[in-house]
Amino acid sequence: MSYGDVMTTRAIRSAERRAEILRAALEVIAERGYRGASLAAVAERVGLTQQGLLHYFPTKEALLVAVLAERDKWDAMPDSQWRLDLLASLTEYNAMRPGIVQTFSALLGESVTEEHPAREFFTQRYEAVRATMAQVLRAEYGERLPSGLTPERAAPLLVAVMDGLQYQWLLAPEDVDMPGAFRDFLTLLGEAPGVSED
Amino acid sequence: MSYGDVMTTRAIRSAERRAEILRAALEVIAERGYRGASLAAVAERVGLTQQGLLHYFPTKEALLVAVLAERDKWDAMPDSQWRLDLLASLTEYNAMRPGIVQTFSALLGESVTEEHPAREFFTQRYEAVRATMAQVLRAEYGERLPSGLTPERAAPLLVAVMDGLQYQWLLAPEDVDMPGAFRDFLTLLGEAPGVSED
DNA sequence: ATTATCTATAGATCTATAGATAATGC
DNA sequence: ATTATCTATAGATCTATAGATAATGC
Repeated sequence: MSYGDVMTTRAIRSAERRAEILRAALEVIAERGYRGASLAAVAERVGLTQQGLLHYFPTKEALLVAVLAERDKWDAMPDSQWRLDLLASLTEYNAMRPGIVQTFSALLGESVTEEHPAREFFTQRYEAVRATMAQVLRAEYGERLPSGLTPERAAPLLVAVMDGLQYQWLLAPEDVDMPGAFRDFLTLLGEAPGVSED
Repeated sequence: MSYGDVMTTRAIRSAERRAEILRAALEVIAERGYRGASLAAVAERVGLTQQGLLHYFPTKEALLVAVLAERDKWDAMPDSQWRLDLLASLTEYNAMRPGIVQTFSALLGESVTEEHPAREFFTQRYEAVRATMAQVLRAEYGERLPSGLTPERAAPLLVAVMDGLQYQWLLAPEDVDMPGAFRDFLTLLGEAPGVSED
């Protein structure tokens, strides 16, 4: 379906159905992980039989790929538009969507196991995310952060803090202030060791 | 089997068998996660049938619990003995044991899903780890880190960086220098914004 | 006698295929 | 005619239970 196409009624319904299925798949994966998610559970949530669902996504893996592609669409903000304070906002936004965070934290965790169909996806995604974060840091601080770190050295730390905080927060949302902690980290990054602020 | 007991030959053999099984379970969980790990796969690795394995651990969950208890033993270093540079050493050590790191990263990821038998374990463990890390930071820096953060605010960041780096490293060991990045973070934590070092 | 291990098997799932039937809209 | 959805089902697993048999060592 390319841009010029006019969607027929059927194509619209079909696209809506797919969207419903993807939403249901996100939920079930959040609850059980990918390996623990059954097609039947996803199908039931949209009022289909398991075999009916396979009409839209021919295999379980195809469904996962579609879920990940959906995520990519969201993340496809051009590098040049990211800024550190937008990451802080994203973290605040995520703190209001535990379901989504849980889906992707569960998938990331599973993806480090062998032959996991999301492994390649996450490997490439993290490479890209580190590169993006390095650019963001470079735009903010130039070739050296206040601490003396290069943007390339700081980028994996930035990404690690975001991911690591998500796990702690998912396990104990009452105890862990994810957005607050992330802001603390940004403060840490931004502080110049050679400049007194007192 | 309490401390005063003399172990019979049989008890020794049994303990050895259990240890073998736990080692195999660690491997299989690293490869497939807990939900993806079958008792048959673990059993095969120690030359038993699946039913033979159930003689030692009566359910799959009991096997997981034993794996986690084993981990607890390792981590049971008294709080007072931890120091920040030991964490750096631990990270270096972990970089040589991808299997173990993968087992626990996979389990952590799965554990955020509902009704996962390791969820409670990780929830409690992270609470304890944050408390320990706060103590370590307090011992090193007193009530305020150089950045002005309290030990309690810095602790979740320290934990997040360790976990987050593990995922990035597992997915791309050639691209991510886990111990180096962790040392970078310690530098960040230790730098005093009010004191010139130039 | 107790422990270790096996065979047999019940009972649940799970994914995917084959093919029928119903609904929809050029 | 095409699309959506269903029933039936094959073929693989998986965990756990029951109960038999072999090995071990007070």
